[in-house]
Amino acid sequence: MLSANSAERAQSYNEVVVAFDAAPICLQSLFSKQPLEQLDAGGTLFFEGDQAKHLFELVEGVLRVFKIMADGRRVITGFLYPGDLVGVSLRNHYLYSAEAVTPVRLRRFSRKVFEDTVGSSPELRPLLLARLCDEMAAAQDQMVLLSCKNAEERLCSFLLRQLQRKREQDRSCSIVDLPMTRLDIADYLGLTIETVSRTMTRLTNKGIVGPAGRHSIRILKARMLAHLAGEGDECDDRYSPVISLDDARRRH
Amino acid sequence: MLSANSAERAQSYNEVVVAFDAAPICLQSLFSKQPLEQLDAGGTLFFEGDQAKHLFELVEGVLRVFKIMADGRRVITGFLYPGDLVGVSLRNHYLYSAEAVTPVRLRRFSRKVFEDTVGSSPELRPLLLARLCDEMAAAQDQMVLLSCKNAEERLCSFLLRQLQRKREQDRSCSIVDLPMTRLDIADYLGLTIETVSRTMTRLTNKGIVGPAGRHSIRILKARMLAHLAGEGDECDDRYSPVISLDDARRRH
DNA sequence: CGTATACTTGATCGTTATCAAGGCCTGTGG
DNA sequence: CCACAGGCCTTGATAACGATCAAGTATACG
Repeated sequence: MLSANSAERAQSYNEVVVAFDAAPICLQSLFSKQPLEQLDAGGTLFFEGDQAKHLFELVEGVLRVFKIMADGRRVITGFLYPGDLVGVSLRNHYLYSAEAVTPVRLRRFSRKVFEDTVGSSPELRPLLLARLCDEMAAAQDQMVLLSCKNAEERLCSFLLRQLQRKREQDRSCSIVDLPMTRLDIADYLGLTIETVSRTMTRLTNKGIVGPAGRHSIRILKARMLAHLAGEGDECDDRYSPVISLDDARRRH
Repeated sequence: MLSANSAERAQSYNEVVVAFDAAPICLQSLFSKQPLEQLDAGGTLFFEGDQAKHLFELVEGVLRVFKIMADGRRVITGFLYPGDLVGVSLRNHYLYSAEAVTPVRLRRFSRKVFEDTVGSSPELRPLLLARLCDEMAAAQDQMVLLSCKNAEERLCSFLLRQLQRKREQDRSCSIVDLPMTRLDIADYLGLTIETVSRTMTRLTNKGIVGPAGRHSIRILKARMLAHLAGEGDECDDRYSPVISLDDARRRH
């Protein structure tokens, strides 16, 4: 999948098409003439290994993208949100399966035509590469998370990213929705459903988040959340002095 | 980083240049006129966050590519081998640091020129995308490994990949070299050095691998290794019936 | 040959998975 | 509107896997 990651990038993807509506200068504009398709919650968009005949632009709703291991365990490699492109696997077969978390609306586009069009457009090519780069960066962040963060750090990182996505649209809003189930979150963070639940409870008890229904959550102490996420930056402490390089190599 | 992953692809990258030596039809041929540079074992090629002014083609030796977390923990996101391209981050800054595991020889190329050249060449563009796709697939495999494989499965997966890389050059060879330290392997697999060591010992006791010096290992039961790696395929059992989907969702 | 580094092995502890039960929403049908 | 059923989620008890702490051993390099 290709998520429109950082806020700045996400904006620059779109703003150009306003100026030149005729020639497709942003990737989404390729899809704009395609009919809107729907998919119910839980529905499958495609399976890992399927012939990758189409790409999709997610217009509304949330998708989960995952792999099933030989023994049946599921690993969710990402969630996709409106504006993201799905299935840009650049291979003949999809690398993963994609399912709707919520009811979803999307536009379909032939992969072959997409590749030809983007390939022959000097404007679109760098946009595709930028998306691939964002996706790669996200994958590496996820590897870091899975490699050496504990349950609390994982969940805080996750909630923080949700908050950041939310704030791209609505600055100052502190309620983020979590349309996915606890099991989805667990399979995304490499934890069990019980650990996610327990950790969520602990964050609530600490007053860092507050309950706001089953599928949303109120972030009470964003700064604290960022700290617990264990990502040196996220809240601009990238300028703060590096603290105690001595206790490096602690736990995994 | 961009590793020449699957055997077939790796070959197709190279074979074309033999036919047409004049026009660069494979990505490496761009580098062929650049002078060979050297780097001692342990030397740094670039740091995460550095301006990405250059790309590199690794000609000889092994590199490790990694991120350092805020608290000093290190996550190795990959190892690079001869033929791989390094630093194709597609961003203005490198996403990771790169160090030499062994003494290394490589060729340097301006990132700007690389992007322009590849961008304007209909032959090279798909090669770059194919590499990016391979890298993405590798990153996802790593996420699966880190998400839900135990220590033994992780190490077996790692050894198996080393064996496969080796067999691309020398079919039938069963000794793979592990130029990296145990600490490197641990930081790559999300384990501690002690766990790597213990697991290695256990595999030796089981007769699956045999000792062959500190920096190489003999694979005695490749089939068994593939089975323990917990990857349904890897040894063509992708054609075997899916066994017991009931015990899905076991451990993480 | 001796020292430093890398690796192995052992004992113990902690985090998280697993097993098990209970509570809470949601939707459905009476 | 209420009762009930089935998910989904939470909470508790226990166990296992791997991290951590601590020696001890091999290997490389001067």
